[in-house]
Amino acid sequence: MNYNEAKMKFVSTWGSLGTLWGINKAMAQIQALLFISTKPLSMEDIMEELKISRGNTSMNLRQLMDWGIVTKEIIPGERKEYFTTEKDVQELARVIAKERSRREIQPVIKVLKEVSSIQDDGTEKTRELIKQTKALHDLTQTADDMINKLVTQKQNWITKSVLKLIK
Amino acid sequence: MNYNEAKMKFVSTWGSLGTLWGINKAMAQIQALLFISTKPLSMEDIMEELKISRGNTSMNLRQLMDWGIVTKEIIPGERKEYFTTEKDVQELARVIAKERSRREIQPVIKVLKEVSSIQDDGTEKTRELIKQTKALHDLTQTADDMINKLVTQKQNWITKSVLKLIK
DNA sequence: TTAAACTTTCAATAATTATTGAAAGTTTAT
DNA sequence: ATAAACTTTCAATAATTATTGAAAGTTTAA
Repeated sequence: MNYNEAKMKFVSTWGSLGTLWGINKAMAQIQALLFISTKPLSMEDIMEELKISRGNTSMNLRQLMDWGIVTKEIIPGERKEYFTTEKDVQELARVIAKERSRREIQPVIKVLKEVSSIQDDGTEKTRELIKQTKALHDLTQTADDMINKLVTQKQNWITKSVLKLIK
Repeated sequence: MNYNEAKMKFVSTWGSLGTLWGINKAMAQIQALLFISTKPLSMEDIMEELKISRGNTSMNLRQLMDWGIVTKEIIPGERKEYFTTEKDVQELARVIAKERSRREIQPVIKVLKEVSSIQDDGTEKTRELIKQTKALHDLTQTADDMINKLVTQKQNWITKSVLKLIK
């Protein structure tokens, strides 16, 4: 496998994985491309490499900037805008986890809290609803806390020591 | 909020959350419905409650059984098949995490390993590709290990003690 | 063995989501 | 103030994914 094959394989795999971390294919591919680039890329560069339209590139770059994982670079003397992504995987993971928690997990926790707090009328079905949604609430809350805690740590040693502990 | 409102709210919220754990809306809604039901439900019951077609119900129940979170119950004297879901949230989380790891994370780890193992030809771009995909490989592998380890624990105490440790 | 009761399959269709491309908008140089 | 260089917006279209419903398949009872 040569450089170009490897690059294409990485970009497309990372792209199709997008759904796993809650972003779309083009967005994930753009991020992947920037992630392995040795220098900032222009919209033109990205369009060309990924064979996607200008509009698509523009919209997805905007979204990546909203997520806080891509930033504009102004290159003196150049009219075009250039883009780079966060290069530290730990930091990248931190930002993604934080955003997903905020956008998706928090709203669900809120609903679970509401639903599990309805008046217990003593019927079996109400009891079951309360019991099960409460259990789900606790689990979701705990998982969310853990993700946030783990991911907030800047150093890697803690992750390693946790792994060792629970092995 | 009365029982029916709460039930609907839970089912539809859990349904739209489906994407987060990698299953589709109908699948997630069926699971949600079973999760708060006090007794096994028939296909008829599910179709009626969720207003979805027979075919859709059948296919999604099958998928839930493939995932291992829904099982058929044979009720003596009854011709219809009845279904129940795993009621323990910890066990549910375990099964889901395991399946997602197997279906989605493992293949990505494999590709990252391949890509990061290409011949280093000494050029800057190849070096960057190797370096970055290797970092991603390590991170993904570590995260996957952690999820599996944590989720394998049957007891909750370990989760709590880990949380305490990293607070 | 037949027929009723039920489930599965799958081609057709609908719903959703992503992508394009060109017009409108913005910035910069002269 | 103008025009060239560039970016954004968004209605139209394409691609993908989910859903239906009816025909085919299966199981059970008599």
